Amino acid sequence: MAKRPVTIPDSELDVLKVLWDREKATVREVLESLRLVGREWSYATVATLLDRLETKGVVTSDRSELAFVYRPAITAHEVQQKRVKSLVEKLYQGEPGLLVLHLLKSHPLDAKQASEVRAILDDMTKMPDPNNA
Amino acid sequence: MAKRPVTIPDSELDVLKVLWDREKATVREVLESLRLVGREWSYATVATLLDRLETKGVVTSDRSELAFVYRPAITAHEVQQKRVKSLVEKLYQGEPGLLVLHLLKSHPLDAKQASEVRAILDDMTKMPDPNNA
DNA sequence: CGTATCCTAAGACAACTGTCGTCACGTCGT
DNA sequence: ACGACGTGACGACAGTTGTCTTAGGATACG
Repeated sequence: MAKRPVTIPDSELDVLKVLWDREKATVREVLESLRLVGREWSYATVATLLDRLETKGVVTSDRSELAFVYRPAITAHEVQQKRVKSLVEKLYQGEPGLLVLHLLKSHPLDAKQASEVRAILDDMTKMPDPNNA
Repeated sequence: MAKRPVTIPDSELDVLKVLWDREKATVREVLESLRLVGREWSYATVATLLDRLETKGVVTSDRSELAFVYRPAITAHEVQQKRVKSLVEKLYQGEPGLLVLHLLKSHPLDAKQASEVRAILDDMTKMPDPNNA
């Protein structure tokens, strides 16, 4: 039956982001958070999106309170991983390095980030194989 | 009428990539290129995708030969820009630097790429504003 | 208890995607 | 001239996404 891979479309991602921020929330709370960010959705829309997310298994709900309380079941990090991986495969020949280069060429880093990058690079080249006996 | 933004779904991207590689191609040529990469689509499917791409204005066609010859009307670079921008906005708070850090942390660069990155960083910090009088 | 509220469930619906089937048409070899 | 064949236009169809309406159940409060 080969279940198709779980995808998270943009509108669902918007509600998921609220859950990441708030840790947990009811439909209404999500709705209000989204209002603050300019997303004017109806209550039903938000409910549908949460429902779809739950069906996909990326959020959980529990009904100890009056209304269902939803929580994220995956981390932002996981979603980032997947999206980046897919982007790199689709447009950068599976070479993350190409994307890095592209990013650096088009967007200057601030000083703090630049030094972080340097640190990482140094680590990387200093000890090529820390696990080797 | 606010026409919705041009999006290029994955399957269309696959055919567009062939056009980027070959510079120009007929439906049948695209079909064959895709076969080589493991994409077993019917002729009609490829034709539909090219048609949709043309409607969106991202490829052009000309019929000097027997069959239409399609050419890309946007560059891979443009598509990369858009996709990356959107990814950064959606998952990295609009901070390209965060994505760079993320990439470097999870994927080691090879030596060549690493030195390229260093070079770019050096340029960046050495002369913050080369255009300034 | 009666009713104003809030909540969920169900489903509707158009647009977009992924994938084709076909039919009519021009072309090419015989 | 004729038939085999490649081509493109048209359209179909299910699944996904974006968004909402509404009906019906639980709650809370006078």
